[in-house]
Amino acid sequence: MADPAQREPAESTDFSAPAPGGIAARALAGRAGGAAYLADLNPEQRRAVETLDGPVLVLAGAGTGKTRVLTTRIAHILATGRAYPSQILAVTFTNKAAREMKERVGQMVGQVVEGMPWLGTFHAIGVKILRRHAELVGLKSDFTILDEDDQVRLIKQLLEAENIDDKKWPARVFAGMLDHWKNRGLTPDQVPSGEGAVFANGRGKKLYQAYQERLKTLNAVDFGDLLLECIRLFRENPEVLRQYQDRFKFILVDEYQDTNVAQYLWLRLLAQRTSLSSPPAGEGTEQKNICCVGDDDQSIYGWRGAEVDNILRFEHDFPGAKIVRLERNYRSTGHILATAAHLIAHNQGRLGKTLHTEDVDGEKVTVTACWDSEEEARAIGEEIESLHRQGHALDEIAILVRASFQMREFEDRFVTLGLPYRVIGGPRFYERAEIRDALAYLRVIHSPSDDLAFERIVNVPKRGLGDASVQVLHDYARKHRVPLTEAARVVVETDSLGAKARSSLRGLLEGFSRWRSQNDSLPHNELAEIVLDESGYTEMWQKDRSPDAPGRLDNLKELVRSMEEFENLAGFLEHISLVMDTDSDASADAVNIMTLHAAKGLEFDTVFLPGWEETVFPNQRSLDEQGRAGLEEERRLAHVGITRARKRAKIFFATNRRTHGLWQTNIPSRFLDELPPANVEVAESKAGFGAGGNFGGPFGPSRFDQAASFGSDYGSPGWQRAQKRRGGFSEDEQSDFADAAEGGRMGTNFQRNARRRHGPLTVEGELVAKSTGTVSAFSPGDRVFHQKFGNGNVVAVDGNKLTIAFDKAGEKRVVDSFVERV
DNA sequence: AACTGAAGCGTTTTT
DNA sequence: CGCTTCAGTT
Repeated sequence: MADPAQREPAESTDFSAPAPGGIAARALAGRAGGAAYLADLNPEQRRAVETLDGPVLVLAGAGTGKTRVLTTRIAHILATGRAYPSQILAVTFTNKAAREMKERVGQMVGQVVEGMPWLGTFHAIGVKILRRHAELVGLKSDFTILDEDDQVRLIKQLLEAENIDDKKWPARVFAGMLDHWKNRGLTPDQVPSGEGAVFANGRGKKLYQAYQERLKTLNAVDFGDLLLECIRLFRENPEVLRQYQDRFKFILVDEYQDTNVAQYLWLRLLAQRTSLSSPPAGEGTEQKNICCVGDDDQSIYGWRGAEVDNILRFEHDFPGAKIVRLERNYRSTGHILATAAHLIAHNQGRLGKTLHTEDVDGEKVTVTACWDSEEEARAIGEEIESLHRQGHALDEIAILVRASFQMREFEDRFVTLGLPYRVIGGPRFYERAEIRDALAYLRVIHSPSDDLAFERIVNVPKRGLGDASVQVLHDYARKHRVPLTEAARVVVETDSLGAKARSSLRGLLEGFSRWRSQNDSLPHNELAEIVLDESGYTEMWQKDRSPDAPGRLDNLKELVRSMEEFENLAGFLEHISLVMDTDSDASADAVNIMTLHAAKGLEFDTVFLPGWEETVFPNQRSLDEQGRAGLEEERRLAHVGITRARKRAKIFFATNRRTHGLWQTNIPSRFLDELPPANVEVAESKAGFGAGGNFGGPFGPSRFDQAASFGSDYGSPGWQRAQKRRGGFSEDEQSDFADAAEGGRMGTNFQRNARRRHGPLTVEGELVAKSTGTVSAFSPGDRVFHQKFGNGNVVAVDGNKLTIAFDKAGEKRVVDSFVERV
């Protein structure tokens, strides 16, 4: 491989780095063969980059330049000629992180990175290895990767075959257990018998075995297998393992605190130095050059199988490991950082880091009490509008919630305010029913033996092939050990199906063979269009009168469009099975709403943190199920939340919140008591009932007027009284506010419904973002259709904003460009 | 085979 | 309160 970077001379790596940006540093950088990339690093970062030999753990606190270190390290390895791009294994958790790293290394080193084939997610790299040696683990190299949906359906079939009541033993629960086992690297025979016995009266272990067997016959793997089968491959085939051990001269791991046991085992195998490979020149470090970067304080995926222990035990696991701490934060102002640091200090079992900044103190972190979640949304809405008026970009504002049910309140509020927003996370593009149906068609075309895909679409659209017919196919397939499509081909020639079902099935099969032959001659995106057309799938949605049908059709179009980027159908299908994320249209200027989990790795000027109440945050179930470990993870989540903020962190809590339809009164989060008073200021809700004294201050002093006493007595009698007064007062006021907010509250079911199925509500963001001062072409009385709210009548016109009485969604204000006359 | 009502359940979710 | 899922009905 042509590799200009390889021409760089190897540099000595053990000089101690002078101050970053200093003249000496630059001189040294110059000496290092034009290694300008090193000059901008601080001493710790530089050590993390330049300590190339042996195991290294980089503890990178929030905002300390973690990604930068990682990418620079790769650049450095290349520039110093220590390895070719293809000899570096760099693993991340998300596709996004992988993409980012690729880009940034590319910028640093140039085109060379084109040839970094081993930079990717654990799973993507797992697939790559597995496809090469599939036959060694009993698979064919074109195996399919099942997603969760397929997995559950498969388990359901197994349960049925075993006569297990799926009422009592739900498939989802078992899928969860499987996931748990696989996260811990356990094969069926390794499952502790106690755990295996929990499910279906002791049949758990057996089911796991049956599940794996079924996967093999389907020539399929699930996500967990991408790692587990790799591990098995390595263990059973030492020569294969050695090949990879020799290949990877350097291993880099991002977000090490999130690795689970399986990933750890996988890494360990690859990082072991074999006796065959040449020992390092120095005095006997027998370890590979593995560098793990992570932050134990940001471990928030324990419930997903992540083992914080992996990072805590690093020195033990990799003897002789060097540890580099990155504690200089380049993101947040002093008060924000101090607040986060003070909070996280309440956790035990940390490796211990103290973040510091050279930035100004900035604004104090604020804590605002609200009467209920509605007031909370109103208060935050107002603060955002105020920031917006001052010229702050909405894009730079985020609302980070603990759980997605909290989002609704904000969406409702922002719709009435006409404030553009976008929900990040939510159901993903490829998880939507219409997309998965479309993909199922393509999967069957690509691999006729994909039974799960076939089953999914055999009667979608409805073509008279219901359970009974499918059962006939199943019976045949099972008896003759052939795939369903094959069974169908035979059965359709017999009279075991009704006449109607028979001709319908024949039509479908003919369709498939036709499409399959066209697959060779047509571009795959054109093929996809033809398939969706001829199968009647598009028509099905065209006929559907539900308000979200047009959106689904749009999604299908988008799917077809996105296929252009891939060489062929196989490539496309591989991509989507691994890359379940979508680059959501970050174009419009809109407030970001997301969960704290989704916010990891992101940063914003202003961060709103609502819902800091006991039972919500820390989440009750976390506490119930995980005890102190759960609490500590919740605290890390709080820490992640605060450290997302560059300039402003604003915490809110509501005393009353409606959960499952019932009003519940909560006490303020214990985390509030763990914030440092000196860096935090208690703010008055500007949108409360009575608006913080604007109406003559009916409440008297609340404890929030005395910041001095902050932190200990949210449950004090005085506080309780204050809350009561607020509550008592609000009852009168509440109806007024209810009227004012009516537009936002009416028909929210409908709205929620639409979003659930439709994915991120970016529509809403654009909707309002486009509202300029233009005059509308609509007039009162017009009958209109809106993609989300359905049909309705125009009630009033104000510029390009229409007030519409929707049949189902109630009265709403929307921008005219989003409705059409009917 | 397709619709309709009742019952159950209700965090976070990188691949 | 609302959504999803399933079983029973036509």
